[in-house]
Amino acid sequence: MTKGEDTKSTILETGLDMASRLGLECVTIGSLAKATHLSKSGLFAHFQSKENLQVCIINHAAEIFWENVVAPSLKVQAGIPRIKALVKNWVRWGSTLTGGCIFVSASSDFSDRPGNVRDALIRQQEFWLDCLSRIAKSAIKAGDFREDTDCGQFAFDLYSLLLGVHLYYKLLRDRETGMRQRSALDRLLKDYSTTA
Amino acid sequence: MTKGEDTKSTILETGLDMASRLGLECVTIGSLAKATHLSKSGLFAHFQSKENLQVCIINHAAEIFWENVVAPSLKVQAGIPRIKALVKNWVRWGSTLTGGCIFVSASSDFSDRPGNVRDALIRQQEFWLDCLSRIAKSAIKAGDFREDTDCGQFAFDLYSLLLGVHLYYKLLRDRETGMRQRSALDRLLKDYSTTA
DNA sequence: GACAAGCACGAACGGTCGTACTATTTTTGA
DNA sequence: TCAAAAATAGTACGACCGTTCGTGCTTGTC
Repeated sequence: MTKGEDTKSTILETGLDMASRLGLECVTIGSLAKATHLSKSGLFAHFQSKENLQVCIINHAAEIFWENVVAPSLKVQAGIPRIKALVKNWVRWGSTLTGGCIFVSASSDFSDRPGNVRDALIRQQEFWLDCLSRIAKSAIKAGDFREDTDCGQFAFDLYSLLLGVHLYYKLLRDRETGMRQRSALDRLLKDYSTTA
Repeated sequence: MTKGEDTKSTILETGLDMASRLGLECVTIGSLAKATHLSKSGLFAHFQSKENLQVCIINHAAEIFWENVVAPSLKVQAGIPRIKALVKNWVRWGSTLTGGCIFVSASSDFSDRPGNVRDALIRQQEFWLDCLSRIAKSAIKAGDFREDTDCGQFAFDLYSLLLGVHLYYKLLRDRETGMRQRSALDRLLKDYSTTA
């Protein structure tokens, strides 16, 4: 890794944390430069525009997301155990980032702002839903889910659940979040399971 | 209504639309003044700080929310019909605002920024969840829901569903959203219903 | 030791930000 | 009708925005 790549990676790491805390839009070049002990122009040279910086932060987050959330769960036994692992990893990912999942917050902000940032976000979210869908499919193969399961519907249901957890945990700081999550997940798995 | 109040109300209406499209943070005093054909200072005088302007926008949204989402559904027969009406109203509210539900987007942005804006948001979201909880309780009384229903859990489950709908509809513009919503709502109501 | 490439710097640009003052106009109520 | 009050405009401020440019360090190569 060259010096420049090393610096760039540090910038993205700091930028990601900042974006999760304050929102992607509030990661200004000036403040990010200060946080990384760089000059504004020095930092700017690594990206060529602010939009590109934002896209890079998203992509960086997507990498970490894959490594920490999706990939580990693929090593777990297919079916319900894998799903539970995935949920656990997702929640951990959300609480690792100071301000919560960056995709959740950025999705709200950029849903009506066409551009490369929104495109990157959509790509990531579709990828994530596809992961959920595939995991449902593997649960069918493992015999945990019914044969006629609508995998896309399962992806919707599970992600909705996680969005609820995110809100409760981040904004409301509700102490019952864990219980709500477990209860909702139990209901979800029961409804999709073969063992009715 | 005095002249000033009239102007203020116009400002809040425009500001709300702006906030829903670009995020609450991007509603600058300058741009909002331009949109309402006022001078910066003229607009500023109505609020005494930007934070106060943001809080006013939230409260204004909360009023409209009550009028268009909660209140009408209370006129519908208690139980499952009322719940279905509430969901319909919520989805309509989300699509009326150009950029989606302002509470959803602002919640992500301000969850880690202490201040009056966050406090107002939390108050509104807790109020909303309380509404959902009460509606579950009235569904028990109406005989639609089981006696041992956990109303708080129902509020969590239903709001999670709506958050999923919001993401699908706003960011992904998924054409299957309607189907996903109906399917998830059916499952939810079935699980809570007396008629198992 | 000369040279190019990569990297970071400081200064400066035109704009916009939120906010503070002081006018000036418009509305209001007796 | 007219003065008091309210509403809006005007101007200025320091701070920061994203971006550009010219410059000087390192570092590795020939």
